Parts: sequence; structure tokens; C-alpha cells
Amino acid sequence: MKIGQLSAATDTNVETIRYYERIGLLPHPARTDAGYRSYDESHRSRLAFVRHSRDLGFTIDEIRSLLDLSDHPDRDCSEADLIASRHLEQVERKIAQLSGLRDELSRIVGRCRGGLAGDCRVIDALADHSHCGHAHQGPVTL
Amino acid sequence: MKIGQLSAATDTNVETIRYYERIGLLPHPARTDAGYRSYDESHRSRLAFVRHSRDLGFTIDEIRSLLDLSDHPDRDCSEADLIASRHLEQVERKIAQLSGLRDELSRIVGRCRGGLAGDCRVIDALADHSHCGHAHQGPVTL
DNA sequence: CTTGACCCTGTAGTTGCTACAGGGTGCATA
DNA sequence: TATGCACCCTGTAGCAACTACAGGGTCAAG
Repeated sequence: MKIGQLSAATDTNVETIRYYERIGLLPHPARTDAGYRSYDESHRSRLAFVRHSRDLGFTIDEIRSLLDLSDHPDRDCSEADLIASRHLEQVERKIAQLSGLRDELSRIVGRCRGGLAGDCRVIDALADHSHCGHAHQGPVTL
Repeated sequence: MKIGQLSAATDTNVETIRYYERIGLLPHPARTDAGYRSYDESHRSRLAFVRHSRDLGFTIDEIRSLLDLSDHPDRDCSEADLIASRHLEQVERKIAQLSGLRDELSRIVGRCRGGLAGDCRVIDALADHSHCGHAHQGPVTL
């Protein structure tokens, strides 16, 4: 299997596959005479594992640990459970944070009837009004 | 006001303030003889506007547009409303995506009773099982 | 006069990719 | 045989929005 076929089989960008190899998430595959990467089923399933983990929002470092456990079936698996449950907590915190944003945003939008920016409620709400019961929480990434 | 005081007054990292200046979000302030940045109330309120917008998850580019409107009170403010409602939609989409993750993660965690990684349900769930009714959605950022 | 807190510039690191530039390979077709 | 064209290679730079130095200058207190 060449990289393009692995890419199609796992729905992963070719550049991403090379990136995962570079950072040590995937092993260096064999090469053809022409220097092309040559993959087999074990590479495919490892990459599928990585993809599924990324889809669930695990970081590269967490995936490294999970892969390590997966490579050593004799180890205790409580670490995997710990990683996953910590991650679940983070996802829940993020949902709570975004729900707060959503509530504040929906209070803001739809209040302008095409007037001038000078008395726009949207602009106004973003200006400095510490009295409006809004708890400062620091920048957020979507 | 020196940068450290502005930093304290707006709960913003000093480096972040200089960064905002560099990318043109804040104006270049006056300087003291020693070359120290010297801020006044107008800088403080502009930075507060930026911070509040970032807290609500607006991107730097969106904030640029919002600041621009705020600087021109004679403009039509429907653009501000558009920016905010588009952003609200994005936040709602993100919440939906994360809720999906949360559901799948909670199905996965807590199923391991300290056994060996070889038959760990967590590891197992991350391996390749396209039959489990999981819709592929691509990597997510928290 | 020295200590420590603050300030300056400029550059590099973070995360997880993505996008070239500039080249080589392999196969089908004119 | 030439010549496209799709694919592969390496290496580097870019994205967002900061954050973290390194290596220096300034200022007030003790």
C-alpha cells in the first residue's frame, strides 16, 4: 500500500500521515526501490486507532500513551481509563463554558434593528460594563 | 499608566498587550523618556472591549471589525449583529459536536475494572470498529 | 551602591496540522 | 520515443492567539 491508498483507506490527509510518522506516532514504514513508503494492514489499523482517538478529541500526547498501552497488552489498563475519564471531564467543562457563552451571546444578538453603530446594543454590550453580572473567564477557543 | 498597571486593570498578560499592539488591535501608545509605554483611559476601555470580545470567543479578525464599527458610530450596525449571530451559530455547532463526543466518551470510560490492557474496553473501543454506528467527523479541538 | 521590580526589543516555541517549492517516479497514450 | 499526468519525495514555512525566554535598560528603596 502506498501512502495515497492509506490516505484513502483511513480518510487522512497524506501530509498528516507523514506528519504522524515524523513525530513518532506511526513507525517508519518500509520503502520501495524508488523510495516510496510501503504500508501494510498493521499500519492501517494503527492509523485508524489514531484517527478515532483524534476524532474523540484526545491530544497527540494522550494518544501516544494509549498506543503505548495498546502495544503492551500485559500492562495494567487503568491508565487508559484514567486518560479517558480525565478527557471526558475536560469535554464536559468545555461544554459548560460554551453554554455560558451561548447564553450571553444570545442575550446580545438580535437586538439591533439596523440602527447606527453609535447606539448599537451589540457594540455596547462588548464595551466595558463590569456591572452586568458577567463573570470574567479568559479567552476561549472554539 | 504603565503597561503593568494596564495589565492588572484589565487582567491581561503584559506580553499579550504588546502582541495586540503589534498586530494593530491597540494603537501605539505614547512613550515616556525612558521608552516606557504610557496608557490612558481610552486605551484601557479599548483593551477591555477586546478582552470581553475574546472572552466571548470572537476571533481577532471579528474583533477588528467590531472595533472598527465602534470607532465609527455613524455606520450601520447590522454588520455587528451579523458577526455576533454567525458566531453564536458556531458556538452552538461546537456545543453539539462536543455533546456527541461526551456521549461516546461516557460509553467508553468506566468500563475497565483494572484488568490488563490486552482486554481493555477503552483501548478496544479506540481500535478499528467501523461497525459500531459511529459517524466519522474528523479531528476536534477543545 | 546594590537589589529587585519593572520595562524594552526581538525571536522562538506551543498544537495539530496544512501548503507549498522544487524535485523524482511510473504508467498510459500519441 | 516522447510526453503528459498522477503520484511520490524532502524540507520548510504558515495558521491562531498567544506565551516564554534572552539579553538588555530604568527606577525607587534601603
